[in-house]
Amino acid sequence: MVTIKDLAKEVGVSVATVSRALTGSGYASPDVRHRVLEAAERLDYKPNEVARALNTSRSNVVGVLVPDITNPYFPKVIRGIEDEAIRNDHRVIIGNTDHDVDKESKYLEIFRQNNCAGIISATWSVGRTAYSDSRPLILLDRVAEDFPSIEADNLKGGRLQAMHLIEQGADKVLVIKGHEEYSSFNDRSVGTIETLETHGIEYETLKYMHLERLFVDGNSDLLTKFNGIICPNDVTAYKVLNGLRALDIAVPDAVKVIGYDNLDFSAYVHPSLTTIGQPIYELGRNAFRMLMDLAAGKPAPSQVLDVALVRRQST
Amino acid sequence: MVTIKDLAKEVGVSVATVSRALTGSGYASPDVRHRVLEAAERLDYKPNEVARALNTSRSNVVGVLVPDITNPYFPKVIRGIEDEAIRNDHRVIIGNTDHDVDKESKYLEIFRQNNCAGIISATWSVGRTAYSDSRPLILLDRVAEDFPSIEADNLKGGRLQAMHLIEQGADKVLVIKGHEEYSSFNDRSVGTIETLETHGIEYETLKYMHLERLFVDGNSDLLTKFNGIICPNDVTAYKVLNGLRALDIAVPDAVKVIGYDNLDFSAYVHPSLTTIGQPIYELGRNAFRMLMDLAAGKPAPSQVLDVALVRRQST
DNA sequence: ATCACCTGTGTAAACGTTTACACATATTCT
DNA sequence: AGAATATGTGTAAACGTTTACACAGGTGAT
Repeated sequence: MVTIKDLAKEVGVSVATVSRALTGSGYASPDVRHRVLEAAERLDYKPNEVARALNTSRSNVVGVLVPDITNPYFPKVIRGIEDEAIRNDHRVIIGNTDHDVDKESKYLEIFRQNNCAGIISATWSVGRTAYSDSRPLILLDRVAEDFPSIEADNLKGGRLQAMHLIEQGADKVLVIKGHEEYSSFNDRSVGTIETLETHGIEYETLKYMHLERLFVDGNSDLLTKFNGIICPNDVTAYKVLNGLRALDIAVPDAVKVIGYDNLDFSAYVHPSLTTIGQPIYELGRNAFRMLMDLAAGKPAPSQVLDVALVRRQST
Repeated sequence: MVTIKDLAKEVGVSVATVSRALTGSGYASPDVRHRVLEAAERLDYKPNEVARALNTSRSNVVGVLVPDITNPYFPKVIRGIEDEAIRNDHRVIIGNTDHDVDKESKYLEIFRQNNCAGIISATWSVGRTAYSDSRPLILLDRVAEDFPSIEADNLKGGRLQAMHLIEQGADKVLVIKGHEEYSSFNDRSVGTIETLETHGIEYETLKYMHLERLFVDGNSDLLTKFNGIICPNDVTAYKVLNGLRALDIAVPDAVKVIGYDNLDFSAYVHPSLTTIGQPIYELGRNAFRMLMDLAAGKPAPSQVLDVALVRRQST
């Protein structure tokens, strides 16, 4: 590997001068600068990022924490982060936490051991865990006091879900609630329930982990109580659609179903899924930008991105 | 941050001794070892991985190259890699290449600049590009001479697709071909076509990028020529199912459709998709194990994992 | 002519590890 | 007893950068 020493020898100056010429920090005469750049090109010199990271105690790697990359919501987020990262000469290390606090702290430790430039976390406990000597941190789709965060407008999304079902004539609604630990799911159901109540609509709630109970045999009368089902995300909605089909309950005629996320798949299910579209890629992209601001000592005010209803056949 | 120096001072020995006690390389008396470990625990010492990587010129980061993490096949692969990596105290940097040779080489360069332990690549050109001074490399779901690779048995998968449709009574088959640059897709269609021909079944082929042509209005007679459609992957099959529904062609009665991959989602589409199940997670997991063998100088013979038919309603 | 300042460069230390080597002591073998 | 070997420890260099500091020469103001 060609190092800065080789380059220095080639050009006939000291390594310090080469370093200054390359990084643009400190003085370097135009003449030397040109010769250094030319030689760097010619010898195909690439600075060793590890040495750099050790010296400056800040690498150009950002750590990204997600519950599970297999959940189709996250690849898009990560893509948004990664695209923006590479544009800014940064790399992305991913960690799957499986909602496990121990795994989270382990990853945080790892990120620190790697002199990471910062952390983007879409897991819940990270913001709460008192974590000393942590890197710059952006919370994605999660909020916690004292940390900058970026999220979609979940309150609005929840309202839109309810409003749409109401407009489509639903008046007995089942609200399925997502994972309670996540502020995003809580905000959605707050918006939903608030809207249902101001419109005087009958509703019941169900935790997503009790979903299977709905579809066991002999429960079709329980289900036919409702003519609208609000799901906390699209994946849950797929399961609901499947369960309804198995019980021969017609969607959207007998019951209308609305999801949340607008995953690519939602156009392919049958009936295609009405849902709330979130700017998932942009969440990731902007999260990275915020992180860079934060790392540069600039302010990184929290962001809330807009959401919109996506009408399809399920309502 | 507490460094090895602090630890040395605390225990009252030299940093070299601490290092030896911690890594287990070289001699260290039981007494000192215990005191070092105790102090490490007490001071919450974690070795800096950057310094380690610089010194040994080998980090515990592996680079993973995929065309696009947004393609639902890859998150599972990555999860397999990442789980096994973390178990072996390694981290995963991901790179999306978008089938772009320049991006690939750029990532390879980055991985080198980061002293990566090795690379797992699911992109096509990497094996062909003469890449000097590269890290240990495992090709995933791709094959190229002179590089160890891991893939599922695509030939068998292609045969299974054809055999199943034949058994279900299809005798006029449309074979949709996947991206030609990938050996995996080629192997599948070779297996498929070979099987169709030995059974004397009529067939036509179509490149996946011409898929939309199928579903433009007025093409339903073109489509009704076939009573079986073989797709190169599940995502393509979703599109086909959707197109057929739009044209009111009944699946599986009028035409049987089979996919490839067995993505989670394939159980949720309607009709649920018959497909070929690949051990996607295991591909990733084993790829990482192979990489570790390779990096340790051990032989890493190429692997071919088994596939199996997953019967559902679309056939 | 003196001083202050700016520009350009080199020397050397630092980042936090690992490890080759030297050395000292303890054990085992003739 | 002396030699050979095994065990344990410290010193210092190395990995490839960046950067504080020192210094030299040039420019402009007084």
